[in-house]
Amino acid sequence: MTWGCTFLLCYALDSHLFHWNYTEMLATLENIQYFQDLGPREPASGNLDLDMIEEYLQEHSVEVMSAPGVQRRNQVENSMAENSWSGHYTYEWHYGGVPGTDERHEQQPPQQQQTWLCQSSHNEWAHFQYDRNQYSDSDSLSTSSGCQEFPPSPTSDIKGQIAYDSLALAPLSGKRKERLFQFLYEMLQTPDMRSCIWWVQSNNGTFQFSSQNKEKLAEMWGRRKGNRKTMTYQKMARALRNYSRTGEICKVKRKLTYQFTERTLRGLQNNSQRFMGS
DNA sequence: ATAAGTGGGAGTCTTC
DNA sequence: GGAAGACTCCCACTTA
Repeated sequence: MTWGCTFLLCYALDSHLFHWNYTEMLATLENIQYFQDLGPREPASGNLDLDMIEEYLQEHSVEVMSAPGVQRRNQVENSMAENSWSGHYTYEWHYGGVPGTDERHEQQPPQQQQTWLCQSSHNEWAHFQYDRNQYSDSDSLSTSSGCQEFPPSPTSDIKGQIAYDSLALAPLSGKRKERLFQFLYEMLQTPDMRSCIWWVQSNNGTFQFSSQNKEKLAEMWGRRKGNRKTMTYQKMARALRNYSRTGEICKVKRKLTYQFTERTLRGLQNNSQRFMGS
């Protein structure tokens, strides 16, 4: 690890990112990477991948959220975070969009479509409410206020465990069973799940699993489905690979990273918008 | 060496 | 009841 990265990580952890915008950090990381590429590496520096740092920050950015000031807001949000896709409304999925809503959607200019996650709206979809401005993906941070606004991760505390359990054990009362890509999309919309899964680029539907918490997310999926055996990431990934055949999700050539196809993403967005409109 | 990814194939469950 | 879809589970193997 180079002195630059060491300094950066220490600085980030010591300051808890409060005085340094997350965007600035990533930008600095990229600068460091740039200078690493230009200059000779330290002999013992190893290959510290920018991806690793990014993931590290993603996973540790949640620590920031447990700070005073952020917590109060989080408590309100957590109390609203009762999460179930199919429990709240009848499952309905239309490839190619829904008549009416889809037409409207396609009339939107591309720019508008690309910033859908940055729009400020209250999303009641999937049985919870939150302000979409509270979070963003790793590459849209430059246009947001940064991750200081994100709620805390429930990774390590009891309260968090309860949140995980309530997410995972939410009853399924819809007509159709929830599908994996819907579950993943739902988790991507859930600020509490940022330690497990996050948007790499929300505008093109690219997302990434946490190396540390991917199994936790898989377990949640298994419990949501009511499987007898424990779901693992490997098994979940098998299902994801089937999606590349059916055209819902494809694998991105990056560790633990996948991408919703445009069609799938549009369908999920339409569903979300329709639900909000109802 | 290890984590992550791939794909075949059989089994299970749900929906139509 | 049967067919089809959507996983689930296991395995051997490859790739980074």
